[in-house]
Amino acid sequence: MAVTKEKFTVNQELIAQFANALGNPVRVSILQLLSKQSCCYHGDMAGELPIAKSTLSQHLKVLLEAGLIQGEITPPKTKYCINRANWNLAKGLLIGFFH
Amino acid sequence: MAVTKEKFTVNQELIAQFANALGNPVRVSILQLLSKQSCCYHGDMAGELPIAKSTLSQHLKVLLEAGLIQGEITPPKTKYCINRANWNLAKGLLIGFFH
DNA sequence: GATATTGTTCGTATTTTTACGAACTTATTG
DNA sequence: CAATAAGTTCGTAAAAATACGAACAATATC
Repeated sequence: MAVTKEKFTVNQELIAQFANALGNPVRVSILQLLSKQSCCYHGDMAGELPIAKSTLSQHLKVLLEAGLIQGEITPPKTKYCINRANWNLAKGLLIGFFH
Repeated sequence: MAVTKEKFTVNQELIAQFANALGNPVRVSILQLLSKQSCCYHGDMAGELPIAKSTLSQHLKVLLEAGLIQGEITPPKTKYCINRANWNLAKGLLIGFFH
């Protein structure tokens, strides 16, 4: 019977998802680094953040899954950038939210 | 030696805190209800949200602690409102973040 | 004074988040 | 081909988030 559980609107879910991605100071820092200099490598960020590199990878994955960043893998390096389309989407949703 | 652990800036911590409060669709819904009609009671919200009343109280507490709302207790009723000062602070921080 | 109404708090279970180091992968360099 | 460099993935531990119902508190009403 597929009780399409639509407890919340798409808008509400999206706002929550993006906000959740921003809900951690490490991830805020990462995004600030990326938006300052368009793109950068894992290692560049690892040097500036007080966490283990594996933890950094985890946070980057969260941001990737939220759609806020994108990664270009050229082993052994990985270059991360802001995903501008979704960045602007998030910006618009949050500005709309605060009306 | 008090290694004042200032791993992140106040700005980063504040953004993360406010974003974290917004990082759940229930709380997004609550804030949307409150900003639509200035204030409302626990019961009004409980009627609109697909969660138990105890869970609603929990989410309201999170929003209170984040400073985004304020509550006026007149037992057995409690009236909740947006905390405009902090709402605007959050708005400014997030808009600034997305620059 | 017993009941009803409106919320909060408590206890608890489940899931998710955050963090770390060790081990692994992939290319580059000696 | 061994060693190095740059990241990811895995295993795991500890803490926080989410949800619920039962019990409790405080006032208003019968």
